[in-house]
Amino acid sequence: MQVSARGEYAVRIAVTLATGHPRTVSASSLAAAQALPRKFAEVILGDLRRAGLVDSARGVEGGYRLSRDPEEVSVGEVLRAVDGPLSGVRGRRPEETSYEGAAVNLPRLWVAARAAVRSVLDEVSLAQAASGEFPVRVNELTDADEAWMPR
Amino acid sequence: MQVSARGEYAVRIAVTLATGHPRTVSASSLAAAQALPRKFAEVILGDLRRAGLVDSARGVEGGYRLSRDPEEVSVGEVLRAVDGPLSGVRGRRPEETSYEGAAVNLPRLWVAARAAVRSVLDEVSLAQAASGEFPVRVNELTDADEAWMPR
DNA sequence: GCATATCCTATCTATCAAGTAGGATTCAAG
DNA sequence: CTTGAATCCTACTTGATAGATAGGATATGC
Repeated sequence: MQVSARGEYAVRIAVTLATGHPRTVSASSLAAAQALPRKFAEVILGDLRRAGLVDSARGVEGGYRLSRDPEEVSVGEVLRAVDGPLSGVRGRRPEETSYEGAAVNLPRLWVAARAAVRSVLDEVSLAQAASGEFPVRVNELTDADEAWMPR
Repeated sequence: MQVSARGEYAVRIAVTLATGHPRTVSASSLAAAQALPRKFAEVILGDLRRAGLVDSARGVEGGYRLSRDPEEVSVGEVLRAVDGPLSGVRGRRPEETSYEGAAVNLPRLWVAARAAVRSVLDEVSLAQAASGEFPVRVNELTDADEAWMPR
């Protein structure tokens, strides 16, 4: 589950938009608020716009805002908008994999891993990500000390 | 959760070794059994050896075998051996991230996502991956039709 | 018409994934 | 004590991609 710089930036931008919702905010403000390169932030906002997650307005008083309420947009959607599918195996989707011999059962494993990722990223809204009030199932995952340890 | 070609190959190789355990198998046999490039398989087996997951023997009658029983090796360990940490955000570990402003709660989200991935990949052994008899929690994830749908 | 935005196209650079090549080394068996 | 089969080591190629940056065209409100 590697999140790219684009993905991380996109989520930070989206969460910032969520807290200011429904005000429109310029790319420079967003970049400044999260200490990101402005031009790169513009590129990312373009992705979010093309994915229909944000609306934009040009000119003075222009900027970006979420096209839906922050409660209705998941972190997963934001990540997909900039980085494509959350999960993949060798460039294919988990359910598209297929193997011979001892590996025949692996597709089920890949699908399970994807489902696990989705159970977090698709179940947390931008509003929740901003407030820190995550769903119970998600909190349970971070409760164990082990979850905070590297491996 | 992108699994690279190396990662996929490594798991296929490991599962193949698991079914033949404890016999030693040559790189060419493994490559042939899973239809992988032989030389690339050698490279991957070198990673697995350096990680201590397989033992190797040179010469005629040489080859590779799991250094532990297939029940005692998780798929996650295999993936880490060839691709490094399972989860990362912009090249850092989830618990090492830190943000200002609206994004302050994101580290908990990244940690939750990692925990979710671990709950599958670290809980499935090579023996289970080979037999298809996954833990209950993992089967529950693949039971829903939704789990098999792209997004 | 001017300041402030978004938006578009192009470019750059470094890194990495995926795989290949060739040969040195080891070992068992005959 | 040679031969064949295997691991092991170093190096290389090739293409794609991430992570930006540059410059300007276009729209908008006052």
